[in-house]
Amino acid sequence: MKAPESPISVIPEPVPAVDEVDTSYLETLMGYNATRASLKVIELFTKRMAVYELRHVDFSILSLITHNPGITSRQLCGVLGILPPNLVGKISIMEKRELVSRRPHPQDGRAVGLYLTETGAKLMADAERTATALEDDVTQKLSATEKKTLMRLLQKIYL
Amino acid sequence: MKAPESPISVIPEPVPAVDEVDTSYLETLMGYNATRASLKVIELFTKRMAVYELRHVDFSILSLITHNPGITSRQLCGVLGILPPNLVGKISIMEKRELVSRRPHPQDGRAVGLYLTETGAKLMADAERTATALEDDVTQKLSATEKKTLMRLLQKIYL
DNA sequence: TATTGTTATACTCTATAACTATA
DNA sequence: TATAGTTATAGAGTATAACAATA
Repeated sequence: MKAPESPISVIPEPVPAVDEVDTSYLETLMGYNATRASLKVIELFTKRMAVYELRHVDFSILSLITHNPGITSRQLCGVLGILPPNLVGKISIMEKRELVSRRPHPQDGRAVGLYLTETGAKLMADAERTATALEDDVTQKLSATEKKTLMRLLQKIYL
Repeated sequence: MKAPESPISVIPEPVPAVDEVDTSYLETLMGYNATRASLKVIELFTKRMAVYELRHVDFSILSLITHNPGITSRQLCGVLGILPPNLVGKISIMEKRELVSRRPHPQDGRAVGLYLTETGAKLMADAERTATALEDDVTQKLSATEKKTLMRLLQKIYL
């Protein structure tokens, strides 16, 4: 039953203000959760890597060269999902900083193998220590088991 | 014991080619795993949302307006980690497409409340159905329990 | 004095087309 | 003909400074 109309006109809050934002729907989406987590980690990563003048993608590139000496640009692009034209400039800068060197590929005359210089190897030894230390900070709220589970489940999404 | 030097100079593969890329170190890092998973989901999300002419951030904005009518730009920026100058253009485009309308905030004369138009509400009803359907595809390799666990652990990282 | 929304602007990231040299 | 690497370029995303209107 409807209440009788009041003779005095009361505006019943026609445009209510939002006090607390409801994010419950977005939080049901894998893309939202994975992206928010990713951005949170990258944010801290960027800060800690600033001392080495490395962005998170630069770190991934140098880390792959570290563990795969002689890797080609194509292989880097394939693994990291970077387009070739966007890798060229990054490698050039790293070469100018004398972190990497380029040598002809042993079999394929079109390709170029990438290698760390001594300077690059020293930088990456420090940078990988920093990255590994960062792990403990970003997974602070997770137990060792939970961390392992999270890694495994994330890989089930992208592999 | 060292083999005696051969009188014939044999080059012992000085620059070996990389056949399969070793990504095992990167896979121990939370940032790498979360980012790869995030990009994988966003890639598919972008394709499926193209029909609505929505990027994944546009979808998040409209979804928050859907579930929080009257939300302000500041609140959107706070929740999604967008900077105010970068939101202005997006909202303008959505207004031109007649998906959202802007009305003065009931209490704060500086602020503007954001609302879906009828067109916007219809579009988002379809878009959210598409997003929910996408969930099943990206979590194909996960059981219902695993999916729930993954969501919970990701939130432990970013919340 | 602080905050909301905005403009202008610069820098980075991402994407496409087209070229060269080699396979 | 196809592939590796490169150049040029356009578009999208992200960053800071500065301003008007309002709190």
